[in-house]
Amino acid sequence: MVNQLDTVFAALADPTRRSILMMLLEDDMAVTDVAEPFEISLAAISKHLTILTNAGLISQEKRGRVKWCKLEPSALRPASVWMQSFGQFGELDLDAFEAFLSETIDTNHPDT
Amino acid sequence: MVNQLDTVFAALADPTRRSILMMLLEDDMAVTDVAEPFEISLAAISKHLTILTNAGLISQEKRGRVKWCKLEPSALRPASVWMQSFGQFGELDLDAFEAFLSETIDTNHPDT
DNA sequence: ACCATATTCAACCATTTGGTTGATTAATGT
DNA sequence: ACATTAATCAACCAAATGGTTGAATATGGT
Repeated sequence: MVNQLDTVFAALADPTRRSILMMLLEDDMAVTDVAEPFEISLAAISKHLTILTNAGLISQEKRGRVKWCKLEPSALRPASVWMQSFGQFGELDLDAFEAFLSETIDTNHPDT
Repeated sequence: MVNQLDTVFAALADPTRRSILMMLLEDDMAVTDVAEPFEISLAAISKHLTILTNAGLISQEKRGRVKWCKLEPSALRPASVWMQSFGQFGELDLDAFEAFLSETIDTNHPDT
């Protein structure tokens, strides 16, 4: 899969992976703790985390023997922008839309 | 796949299907015309259209021997809302956002 | 050193996916 | 009636997906 949108949308298409992302909204988590609420094997969770990492939706950092998973929400941006070009937004001026987004980022996120 | 989000995100994960959706932004199209720009078979396109239909992203209406495909942008809403609950979008003022959209539509598209 | 814990690797399996081709159904034009 | 056009169906195929289990690799605690 070449495209960035491909990997992000494919990652989001699985309910287990969406659940993991929601869990990571709360806080960073170790792989074992991510796996705990699910009934599938730890190896399966590890694969899901690899897919999420490849999509850029999370990052993983190993500290000691524990690998911490961190949500990377910015990876959702291209997919979100793509979707906005449809919908009741379909007739929207895209240039203005992108300008609005940039402005919003500047205004609300001085840390970028 | 039980979930609505599953089918929508899975439908969006394929570049051919995203291209089809973008084509339908312009206007409704017959199946043959949808297939024309692609190098894959008509049968393959027909399958893609079934997937998009099952996801609710398009509707198909047969008039005579021609089946017309119509974009159904509202099906993107749940997925879009789901994504907004993350990332820097989470902190975006949704009311202001919608107001901006309405204003843009009024300004740039007096024909609506 | 030794054992336990955290995580991945490797091999395997069943199902799904995205594609093909050839046949089939249905509607239109002549 | 008959050929043409629009679209789907059916059978098939290779590759990807989501899962399993058991072994392997670090790292940490005692």
